[in-house]
Amino acid sequence: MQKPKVPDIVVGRLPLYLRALSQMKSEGKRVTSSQELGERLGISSAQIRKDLSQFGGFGKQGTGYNIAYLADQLKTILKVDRVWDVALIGVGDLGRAVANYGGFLHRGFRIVAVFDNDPAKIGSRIGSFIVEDATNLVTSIRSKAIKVAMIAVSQVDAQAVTDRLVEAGVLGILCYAPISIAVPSHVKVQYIDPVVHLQRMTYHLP
Amino acid sequence: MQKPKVPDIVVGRLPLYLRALSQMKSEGKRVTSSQELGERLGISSAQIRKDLSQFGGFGKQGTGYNIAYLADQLKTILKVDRVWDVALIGVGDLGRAVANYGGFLHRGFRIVAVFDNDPAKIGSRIGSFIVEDATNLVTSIRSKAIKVAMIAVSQVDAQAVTDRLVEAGVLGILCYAPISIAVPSHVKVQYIDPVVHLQRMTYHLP
DNA sequence: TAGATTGTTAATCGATTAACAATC
DNA sequence: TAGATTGTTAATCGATTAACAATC
Repeated sequence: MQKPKVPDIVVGRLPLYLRALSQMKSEGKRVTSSQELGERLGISSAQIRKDLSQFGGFGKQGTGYNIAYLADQLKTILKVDRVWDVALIGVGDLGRAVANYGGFLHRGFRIVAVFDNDPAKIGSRIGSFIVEDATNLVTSIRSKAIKVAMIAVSQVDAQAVTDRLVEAGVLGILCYAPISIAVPSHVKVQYIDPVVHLQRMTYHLP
Repeated sequence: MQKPKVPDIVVGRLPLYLRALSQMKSEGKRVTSSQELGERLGISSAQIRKDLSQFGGFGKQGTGYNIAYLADQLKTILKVDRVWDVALIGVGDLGRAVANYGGFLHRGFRIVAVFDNDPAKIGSRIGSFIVEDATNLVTSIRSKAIKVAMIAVSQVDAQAVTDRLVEAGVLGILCYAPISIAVPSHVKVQYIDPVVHLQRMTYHLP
């Protein structure tokens, strides 16, 4: 039996469901419905039920979904029922902010290594991390078996850093540099570029 | 004649085309093809031609696209042939990094006002900005006719800040808080949540 | 001219929605 | 039981791809 292929667009919504469920839980709610969840997210209830049904039946007819249970199931599906070690490359203003961000751990990620190539920064402390020399990136990441990395270096360095991350065995890269990076097909990349989002908005503005 | 409705998914790709074209231009290239552009972005050449044809014919058969010309056309379409004034709310680590980011101006955006509600921060300097009291947010934004805002406040404050931005006449909001915010339908919202992207990757990892 | 690449049409493919039987 | 909401099927809708005439 082969794993049924779930469309990427469905997978992409699961973290949003999980985030909304976590928020509901923190509000003290115990149960929700596809309709309520959909209203929070601006997604139709039919779509939410369809998406979830790709992975199993998590609800009860007439009642809805137990929030804690569904959240746990989604965490397992998204593989954040564990904590992933993450490397951060680049400690400019943005890298510094990312390193100090407190929102990773309870959602499945923990920064365990921070790199830069600036001699003035190497050896210095960022929060609880000592900045490592990016020269040692491959060895260090490999020895720690880190599989996920975040790139917060300049546009011009992004591809070179990417190549070395791939060499070090990293399988997922979150790229903050405003550029498309090339990777082998077994490596997953996601991008964050605020200007892209701003431009998607201004298109619609008068 | 009514404006032909272009699908959001097409609009969403235009900033990526523009970004790649700008990079090609900085590499000294003059002309490109839908195939070359597609290879850089991991998008099929047919899709790029189809997307662009929604807005007009920008290329020449046999030759391809003049990079500078197509970039200019895309800037006009995305309304970044001008510079938009932007307000930033929240100057924690992330807000500070955003305020200092040098990549906005040449892509159509300029931060012109920065707010926080922490008395220790109000009046202080962040880069070239003086942090304003968030209490005066509505008046200040209205008087400057700012239409675009970025929210880098905590999850718990995001909705309240949003409501006041809407009251101030803001039409586009880029939200860095990991939460879905509610806005009237005439206001466009985009979200940046790094953990959502990380979770989209870990789903695919072993 | 010969070669290359666009813009566009038609065909395919995939995603969303509507509807409802099942059932809690 | 009556009411509510799921999970699923079929229908609709929309997006992507393939193919090629037009033409630079």
